Amino acid sequence: MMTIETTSRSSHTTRQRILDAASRDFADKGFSGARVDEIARSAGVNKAMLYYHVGNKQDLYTAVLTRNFDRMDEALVGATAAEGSAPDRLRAIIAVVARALKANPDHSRIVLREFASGWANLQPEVLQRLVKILGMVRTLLADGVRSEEFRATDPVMTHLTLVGASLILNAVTPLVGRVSEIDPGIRFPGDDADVGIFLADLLLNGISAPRTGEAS
Amino acid sequence: MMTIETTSRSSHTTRQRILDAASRDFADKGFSGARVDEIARSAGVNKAMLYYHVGNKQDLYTAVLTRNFDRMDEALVGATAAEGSAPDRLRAIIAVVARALKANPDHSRIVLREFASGWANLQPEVLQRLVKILGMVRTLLADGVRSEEFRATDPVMTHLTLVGASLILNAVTPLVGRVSEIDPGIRFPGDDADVGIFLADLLLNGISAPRTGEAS
DNA sequence: GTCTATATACCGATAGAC
DNA sequence: GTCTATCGGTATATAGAC
Repeated sequence: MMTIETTSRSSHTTRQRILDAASRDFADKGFSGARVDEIARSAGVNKAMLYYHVGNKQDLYTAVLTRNFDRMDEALVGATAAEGSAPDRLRAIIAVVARALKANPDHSRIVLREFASGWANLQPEVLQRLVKILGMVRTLLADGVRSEEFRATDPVMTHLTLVGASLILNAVTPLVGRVSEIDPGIRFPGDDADVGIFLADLLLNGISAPRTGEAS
Repeated sequence: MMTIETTSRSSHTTRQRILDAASRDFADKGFSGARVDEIARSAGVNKAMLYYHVGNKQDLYTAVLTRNFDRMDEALVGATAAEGSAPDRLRAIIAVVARALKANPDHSRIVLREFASGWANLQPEVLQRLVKILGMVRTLLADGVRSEEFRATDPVMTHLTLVGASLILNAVTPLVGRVSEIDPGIRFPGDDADVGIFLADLLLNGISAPRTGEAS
């Protein structure tokens, strides 16, 4: 499936640098706000080279989105294969997603913008990936309901709640300083805060089945 | 011969129409993607009139953001004054926010973009409003912990989870059709879905104090 | 207050030398 | 593969007539 091409080896690292710079800029300013010129400069390459290696602005954006989702996929491979009870599996997935998003905050911000635009830039290939994950979570939730560990909730809303919370929690860092300036009583979670554990606790309590035989 | 001030009256509605059109366009395409020309056309006014009535693009954006937040504030006035237990008050706030966002989906999408950009366009006045709400929720959560109805959670993370979920759930409508095309088994919540009730149930279960006298 | 016409600057994209 | 120079299109913003 994968043929090795030595010719594109050197262009791989160049391409990676371009994609890194583009990811930052698209996250910062969105598709229209990002400047091809600035991305090239920030990647340390000539603008003409950017077009040579990646293509036009739309191609560049698609490449960034695809690569970022690929990274998420890689991280998810282990978590989705895990065995165990539905709560355990859900906790594992949340932990992995939280860690992967934290390692790549640009992705959170770009996806946030995609939600805002109604996924105007959504390629069928990426959409298929999203649907796959959604279907997986849906199955997992159904399993938990069947085993009477979860109460029945709308799976799509549950999934989107999880996604939305993860994205926002990974995108608020720049807000921290300005808020605590105004109200020092408000303390934002530091870099050590574990979003995964927080969300898993919240969600698992939130969807857990009511205890039977309350007194025990 | 008396002159009646018809001038400023008509310009008020003109301004409103401009702001409505701008809100849609900024939500759709972001600040840089939105086109002043298109906003004017869509508002049914000449472009020069837009500059005359509102100002330049940045002024226009600030005006939209401020007006949208004002609407949220109006909606929140009743909910924040409510008496009752901490869970009741939290449920009331969630219901109001969910309803207000549903009535103005543009706002959700613009705020989503602001989160992505690190609130690059955040005016001090708007920031103060955000901090006020955050402080309110923090107090409410602390009340619930004191009355032993809530377990102790990070108030900022809890608040952001709620906000993030509300925003995303109000911004996914355009995605519905394309997803069910691929996997008909996935059904998105319809227009009648009550985001407020869903989130309130989830969150109140998620942060509720562990039942006393429980083995585990 | 309203409109047309236009200035001005910028940005995406490429031609063409090396 | 790499770079410079530049084209052509487009967007914000305003001047100026009415």
